[in-house]
Amino acid sequence: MTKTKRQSLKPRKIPQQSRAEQTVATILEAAARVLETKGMEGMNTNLVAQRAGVGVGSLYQYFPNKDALIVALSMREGAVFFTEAEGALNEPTGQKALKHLIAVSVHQQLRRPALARALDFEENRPAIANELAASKAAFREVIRQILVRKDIPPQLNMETTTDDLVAVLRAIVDAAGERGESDRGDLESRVSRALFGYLGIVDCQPEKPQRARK
Amino acid sequence: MTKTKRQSLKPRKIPQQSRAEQTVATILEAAARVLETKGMEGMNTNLVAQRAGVGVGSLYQYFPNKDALIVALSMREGAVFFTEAEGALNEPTGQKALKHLIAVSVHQQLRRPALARALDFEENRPAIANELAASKAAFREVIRQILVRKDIPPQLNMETTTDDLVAVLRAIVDAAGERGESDRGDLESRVSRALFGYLGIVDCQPEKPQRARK
Amino acid sequence: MTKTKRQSLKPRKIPQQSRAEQTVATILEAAARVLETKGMEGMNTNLVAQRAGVGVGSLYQYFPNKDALIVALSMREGAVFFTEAEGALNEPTGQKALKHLIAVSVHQQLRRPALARALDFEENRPAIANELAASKAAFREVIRQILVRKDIPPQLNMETTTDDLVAVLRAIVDAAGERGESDRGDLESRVSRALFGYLGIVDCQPEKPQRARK
Amino acid sequence: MTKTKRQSLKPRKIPQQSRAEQTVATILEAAARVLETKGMEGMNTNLVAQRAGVGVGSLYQYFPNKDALIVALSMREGAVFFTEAEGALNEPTGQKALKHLIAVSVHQQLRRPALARALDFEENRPAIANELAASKAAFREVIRQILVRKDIPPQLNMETTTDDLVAVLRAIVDAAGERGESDRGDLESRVSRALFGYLGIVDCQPEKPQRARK
DNA sequence: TATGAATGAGACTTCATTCAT
DNA sequence: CATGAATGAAGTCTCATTCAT
Repeated sequence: MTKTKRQSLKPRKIPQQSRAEQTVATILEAAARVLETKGMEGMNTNLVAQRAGVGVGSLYQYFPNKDALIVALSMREGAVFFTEAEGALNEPTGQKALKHLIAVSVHQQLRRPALARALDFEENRPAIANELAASKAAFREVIRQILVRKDIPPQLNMETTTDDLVAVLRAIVDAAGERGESDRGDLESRVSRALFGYLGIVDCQPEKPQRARK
Repeated sequence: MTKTKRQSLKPRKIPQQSRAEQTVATILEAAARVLETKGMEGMNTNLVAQRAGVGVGSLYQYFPNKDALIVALSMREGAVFFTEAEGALNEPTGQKALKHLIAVSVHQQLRRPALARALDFEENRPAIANELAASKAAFREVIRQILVRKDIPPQLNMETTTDDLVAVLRAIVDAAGERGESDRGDLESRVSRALFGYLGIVDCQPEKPQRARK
Repeated sequence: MTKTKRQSLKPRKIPQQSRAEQTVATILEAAARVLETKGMEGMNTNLVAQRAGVGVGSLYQYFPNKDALIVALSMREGAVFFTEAEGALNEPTGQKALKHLIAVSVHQQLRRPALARALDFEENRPAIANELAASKAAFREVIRQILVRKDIPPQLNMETTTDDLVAVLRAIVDAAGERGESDRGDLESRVSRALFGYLGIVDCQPEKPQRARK
Repeated sequence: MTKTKRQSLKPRKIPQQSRAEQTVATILEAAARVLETKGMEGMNTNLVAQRAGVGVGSLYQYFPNKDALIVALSMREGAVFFTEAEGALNEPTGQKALKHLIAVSVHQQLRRPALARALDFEENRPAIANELAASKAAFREVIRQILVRKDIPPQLNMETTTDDLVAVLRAIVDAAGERGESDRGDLESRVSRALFGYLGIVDCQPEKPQRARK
């Protein structure tokens, strides 16, 4: 490359006027919509700018490059999600916390399934994963805190387990999104079965409430 | 033009001379290696041809376009896998069949993890998924046949279940590949737990071999 | 930047077919003409390609980037020049060698003054100077060999002297080019005076060998 | 548009309030520093404004376009220099005047070598050279006045000679700047040799003043 | 059939300049 | 007057694909 100084993917400038804040929001939403509609293949900065009703220059005023846009979008989506996810830590038991987490994830993914799926994918590209490391770490920390609860069987390798849980969660929910599912209850139940199974939480008499023993 | 006429993705010709067959194989392997090394980002037809030691023209002789190349590669990888996977149907019980399937999948993915992951992703792109529908259907049929065995709890929606199983399988194994894992046993066990859990197969005394009761 | 791997400025590929050789030559000549006409400001790869009657792609097939094109052009011009310049070493005396060098330089610069001037400037840009280091070194070596001749006063710092000689040579000839001069004899004489003066070669009876006074 | 309407390059307004004067000075100094640091390549109006701590808008308040900024900078640097250079005319002899001029030039160039070099180059761009014609003429007039002194050999073409002197002067001093030299004495001596040589001022017994022969 | 040179649409990005606040 | 957000023309470069040899 001729002029390829590696640039930060962080937003270029913090908007100082409310007009700018609006512009940034508009651009992000436009990006989201393009991503939903045409996927990463069909997304390009000119199109995003056009759809946002601004010049390309404006886009580059706030995002140093295309990837930074994706990162920002990921973060925007992640922010809401993370706040809700943290609520899981208030649950009394590990299992309830996990259910909470699942519910939140399912909810998040089902709100804008196409977008969520597209981002899920992009987030794995090294260039981007790198930028998102912090957010990702925060989310994983939540999981870790759940896993150490008393009612969750101890896991040999926390790292691996965390990765796996996230992967499975995403996999099922993404697949659901792809099929256009919208029944949250069913989806949550399926995810739960997989995750609980993975964790070795055997629920021998799950469905039928037992009558009191003599 | 970059992406103009929609063309068939099927290989342009079935090579009938062994020389041609050899060429196709060479190209495919080159594509595989490029995919492994540089990911989809870094893969391009010129590079693949060069690495294969043929002119780009030759590549286009056998593959009408880039996607066709990916499809063919997917199929090549899928073929071996599918044969082994079919073996699962010979297992006496559903659970054993599932274990068999898992073992085969894990084995497959761990052979060339980077390639497998890259393909997993590409296979979801609509243009490609479409072409791969048949192979995918065949694989899913195997799963279906396993799921109807007596020792597997009946599933409400076969379609969904199948999708989910595949998704979870891939998710965990891909994550493992990404981390560079290579312990097949551990990986199989984790996948099993998730899948069996998902299917509602509770295994109340799984790990510790019980001592004979008096 | 996102994709800015620093690329070599060396030509990308050696043309293997004579058609390609022709293309490269055409592109270079087009670049030369654009440079002459519009200067570096007005030169851009699209224009060069258009003027050469080829697609931009072809340009980038042989030159990884714009700078590489400049470098190649510099080298093309330098090659002829250098061969002639080396001839100076065959001159019997240092002063004659220097005159030879001056004559050659003047000749070179006056052939395509605008081009020569434009290149002179570009060659100082660090990115390019770097690539041209070898050629430059070779030329300076010629000068060095001249400077150590017996009839040239010893110089304190060879490096500096060499630089200065080249700088002065260029400066005067470029200025002449800018004014549209074409009288080689006069130009050579002016340059000689400056260079010989710089070197401390006093030529008390320069032009007409005086006959002994009575 | 990038380069559309040809506009006057003169500063848009003569600042009459000291605040404005201050702003202009700040902008010019910022431009100087950017030019020194990043060269013309890396200089752009937004950056200059930012470095000056003003909005781009303000920059355009005082300079109708980028070139006007360069011109103004050139003039700022030239002004000091010119005043000092005029002092040469007070010298008793032409040769002393020339030495004076050389000393002043060397001094000027060595104060901010990077800036001086960058400007030297820019000043040759036609768009700018045009605006600077007046200043340049004034400087050349000084040289002309020196050249007609009795102790300077008559020159055939005053124009050419003047150009050449300036070119040589610049060439050597720029080269020195590029190498990071800082020994003014040595530099002045080298320049003198070249210029005096060019003018045909032979200094047959330069160093040791010979005693009169019998 | 094989080759690889040629193509050009289109993606990304920059930066001089304008203008509403 | 100052500001800085917005603009978009223009330039650089890539890569899937074609086609003459």
